[in-house]
Amino acid sequence: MIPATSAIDLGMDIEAIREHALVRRCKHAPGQGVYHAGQPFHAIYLVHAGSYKICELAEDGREQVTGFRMRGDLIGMESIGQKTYGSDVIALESSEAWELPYPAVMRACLSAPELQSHLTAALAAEIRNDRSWMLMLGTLAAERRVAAFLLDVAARYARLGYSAKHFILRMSRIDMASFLALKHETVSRALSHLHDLSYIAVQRREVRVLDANGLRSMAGVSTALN
Amino acid sequence: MIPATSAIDLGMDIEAIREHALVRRCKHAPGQGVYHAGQPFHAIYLVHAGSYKICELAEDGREQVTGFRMRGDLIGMESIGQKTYGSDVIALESSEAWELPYPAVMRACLSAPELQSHLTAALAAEIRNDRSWMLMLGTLAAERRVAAFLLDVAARYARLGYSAKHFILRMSRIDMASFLALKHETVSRALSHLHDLSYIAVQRREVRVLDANGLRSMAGVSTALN
DNA sequence: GGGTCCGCGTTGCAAATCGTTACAAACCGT
DNA sequence: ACGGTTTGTAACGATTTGCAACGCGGACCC
Repeated sequence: MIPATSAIDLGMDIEAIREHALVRRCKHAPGQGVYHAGQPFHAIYLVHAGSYKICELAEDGREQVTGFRMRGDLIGMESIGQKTYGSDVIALESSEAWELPYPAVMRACLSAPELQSHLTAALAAEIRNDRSWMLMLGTLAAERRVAAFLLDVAARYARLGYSAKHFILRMSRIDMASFLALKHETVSRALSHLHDLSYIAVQRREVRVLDANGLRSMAGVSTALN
Repeated sequence: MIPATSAIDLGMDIEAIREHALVRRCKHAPGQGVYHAGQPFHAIYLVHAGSYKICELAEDGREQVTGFRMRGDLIGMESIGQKTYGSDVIALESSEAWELPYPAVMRACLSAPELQSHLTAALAAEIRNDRSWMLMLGTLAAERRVAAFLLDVAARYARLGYSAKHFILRMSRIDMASFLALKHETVSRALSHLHDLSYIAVQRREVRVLDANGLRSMAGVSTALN
């Protein structure tokens, strides 16, 4: 199974939260952070529009993109139960995230028990998602990682009702490379090679999937994708 | 910060769960599984003795160790909210895990709200832990990964009251290599080199830490370790 | 007790992948 | 149109892998 980042549909759960606190709509310009490492934890966020990257930071300056989030994804859950964040979340384009103050979420969980189980399920899904990528990173060579990444992006666009065969990558080669534990030149080479194989047509950030089965056989998965 | 796998202390929370269901003590022989991919989800487990490895499996046979668990660690939380497991958990030695039936855990959470927040915190800690390893795997070269791994093992032994300077690795070189996204020969060579540098003394699975600061500078962290 | 077998760990050498460096072209916002 | 950023390409080199051989040690059998 291709890793598919949790897009838990909180749907009308949001209404339960609204009864307990104001749900702010936070807009972010490209490059702007939702929150930064070191700030105290007070809220989780639901992505409403645009896309974000999750960056893990080390004290010595090392940096690792650990995921990308788009509409329907929850952000910041990993900080629950901690005083401060250990990661940065940065908008890749003009984006909007809804701020769900955590005390209000907890209160809403008490009155609406199914919200509690949705939240727990979302946390569990986040773990499964991370583990899927660890499997991918640990077992696939560079080119196959890039193929798996493209299939994941395609599947996520498809779930949002967009085309899975033609899309625009929202992140730079550098961010892709960081996430895939590669260098951006290697990502470039892999994309060019997939192009040469006619699995995709790629020009800068625009991608067309020409042979999804080719990509799938390369990524070692058999995910549904039209 | 060195990744330190969540050792959430459920302490007397266990008592709250016992009121709702029998907590079975499950013993496992080396190589035996706690559960396997594909089985229906019904319980989480608290490691009481010994150690386990968590294995992620792909349909095409690829396999990735995503972590090791010892006394005090929770297992199986990632499967909450799913019908079936997607990973294997296998004992590395003679081990014991306490089975906490999930319906009972949920009922106990309703009557003891602090148990609910402990569980949520444990899930969040699991995510942070995975992300720390993704940072490590994505940014450190082979030898530095091995150094970071040894420091993590040492810190975890220390938290259980054992020596952080002299311990026995419970997993094979192959399992270590899988977790660190390397080949077992590379792990062997890295350990030998750390030995040559006099940072450690290693003989098969027995490790003595001679120069923790040397290891730390190599791993790029400044974790406390006596 | 002794012998054998098999898995695990180590090491050397050859090969390949990926990273590094360098440079040029395309694109972006001003 | 301009400078800065992003992306693509190529040659080179380093790290990591693959392969093979060997040693060790525990398990099992006789």
